Amino acid sequence: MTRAIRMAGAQNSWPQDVLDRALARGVRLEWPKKEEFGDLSTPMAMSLAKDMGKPPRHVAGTILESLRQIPETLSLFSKVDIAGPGYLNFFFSSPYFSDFLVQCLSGSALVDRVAIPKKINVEFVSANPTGPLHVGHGRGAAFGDSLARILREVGHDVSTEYYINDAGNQMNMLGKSVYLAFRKLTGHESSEEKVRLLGDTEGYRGDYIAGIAKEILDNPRGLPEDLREDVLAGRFTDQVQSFFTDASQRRIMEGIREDLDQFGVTFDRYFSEKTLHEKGTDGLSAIARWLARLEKESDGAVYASDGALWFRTTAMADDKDRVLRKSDGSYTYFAADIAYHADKVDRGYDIMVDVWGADHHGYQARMQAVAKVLSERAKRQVDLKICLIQLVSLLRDGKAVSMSTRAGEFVTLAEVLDEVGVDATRFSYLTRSHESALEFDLSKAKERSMDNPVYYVQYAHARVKSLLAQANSRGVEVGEFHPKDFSPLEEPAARSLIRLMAQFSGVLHRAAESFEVHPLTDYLTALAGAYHHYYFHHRILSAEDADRPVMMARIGLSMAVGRILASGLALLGVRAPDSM
RNA sequence: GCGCUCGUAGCUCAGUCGGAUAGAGCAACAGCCUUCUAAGCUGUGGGUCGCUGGUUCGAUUCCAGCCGGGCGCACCA
Repeated sequence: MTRAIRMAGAQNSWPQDVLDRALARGVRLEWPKKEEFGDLSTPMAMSLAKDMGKPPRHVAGTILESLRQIPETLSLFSKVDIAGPGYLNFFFSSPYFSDFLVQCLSGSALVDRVAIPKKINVEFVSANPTGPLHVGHGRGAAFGDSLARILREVGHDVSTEYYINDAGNQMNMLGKSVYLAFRKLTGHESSEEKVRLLGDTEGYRGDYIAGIAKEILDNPRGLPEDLREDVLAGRFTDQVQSFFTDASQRRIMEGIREDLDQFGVTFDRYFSEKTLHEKGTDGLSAIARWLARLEKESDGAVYASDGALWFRTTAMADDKDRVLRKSDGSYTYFAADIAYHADKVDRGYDIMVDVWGADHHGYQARMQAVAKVLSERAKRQVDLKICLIQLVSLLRDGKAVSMSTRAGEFVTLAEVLDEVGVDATRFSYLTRSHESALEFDLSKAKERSMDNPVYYVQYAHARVKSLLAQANSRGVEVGEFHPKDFSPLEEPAARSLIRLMAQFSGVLHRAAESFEVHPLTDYLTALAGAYHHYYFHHRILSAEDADRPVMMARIGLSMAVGRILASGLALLGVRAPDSM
């Protein structure tokens, strides 16, 4: 295409600057909404026409003439049209489709690799270890995990990471909450003590707090004897605090990992915030070291004022600069975040993806400011991509399920998985753009209806598999089945199906470029639909010998569909069952 | 108050860096099982793309204002 445009430009002496500008933007290829508009199309001629002041259809005609002089055009396309206001519409030739199917069945990759693979880190979930994962975390988990899989599939070097916020007051509060629950269990509940430890805050509640206290109580080896005496006597020493904090956090992290594991989400690394605060052999914490470096090397981005250390986040449209080290010498959460991202840049990532809950959107500007400074300091291009996951509202039979984190009345991810199952939960989370709020209806997600397209897609896959089993039992060796001849597939339904199949790789690339997952979910639903349609209208297994070439081609087509469905579902973390 | 974000069919949502007659599912209505799985298929109805302006050959898409919903605005974590 680019060649054709250059050629057209040269042969018709189009202004060079117009040409350069257009080609720099790249040739945009679209999948037309309607099949009559072809398999690929480009509005290129229209934007060129604008710059040149010529009629779009005339420009399109000139490009088309040049295209015809390129040999590949003939083998790839059966037809190229000029349509509408000036679109160039391309229709793939049957040999092209046939080659595509052969390739699908050959076992080679279904997805093209990116020209320039990037080293990408995807950080997601990163929930505070102060309680079990709830439905909101689940959406982030499903999204981050699938996004990482997609990025990997298109050829990037991807690692995943969970940042554990295990430092600071929240953890102390957790320890105190469990301690108080323990006191209650041993018959020492006292509102006076609660106020002394927690002030007028409520601390963490919820059954899991009492559960952890009970575990500590029931495990005689868990709590050392001297500490046990302190606790029973109501002496809340530093040792008691750190024991309860550590034990609670460990127990909660275990639970989180179990939930994630059940959900099919694994991380290459768990990164503990606490390690950033620990002092090294030089007596400095990682945070202190990074801030000192940045203060020296960042050209004023980090500066001291009013007894505190600041970061010039206003450089990236933040409302005000932000404090890193308070005047009392302690570090803010933001400082730890900087050290963490500095560490990631140091590890050589080209792109850092941060998946956050949408309620953190106010932090974007300051983190982008940090990323900019870190990238400059590293003297290479490092991008920070922040994905904000909008909230999930849980419904049951169309009515809102109340969720109040403060009162500990949230619905946990584990509960949803128990009730709805992993496949339907993951798929439902990923059917919508992560940027729009999601209504998750428990009763509908459980139903095996079209409100729940996961079954629709899985069913299409199961259909292929049981078909192949059926074919096998009729003596067709599907095992090493590599038909070469797909010319019998002349039905329009076959053509639309293959047309859609040929988009698989492109859909993944588009998803990877925009850091989205739901295009894949939408695509799989459409592909399943096209296959159901084809299956219903065309009998695939035939008893007649004369129909054997048709049957072989249709079986091959089905196998290829099955492969794409299985591959797509795997990226979503959803099983592709052989039968349902 | 300031900032971010969303507003598309009765409902839940897509809509490709501005492009062709704005799509899908659900719900509603009407049909299809002696056949490879009916968890499926076929058809019908359903729209002021929040409102008003602007830019453009062309706006659901970009800009401004307004209306309505969500969220965020600490030397908190």
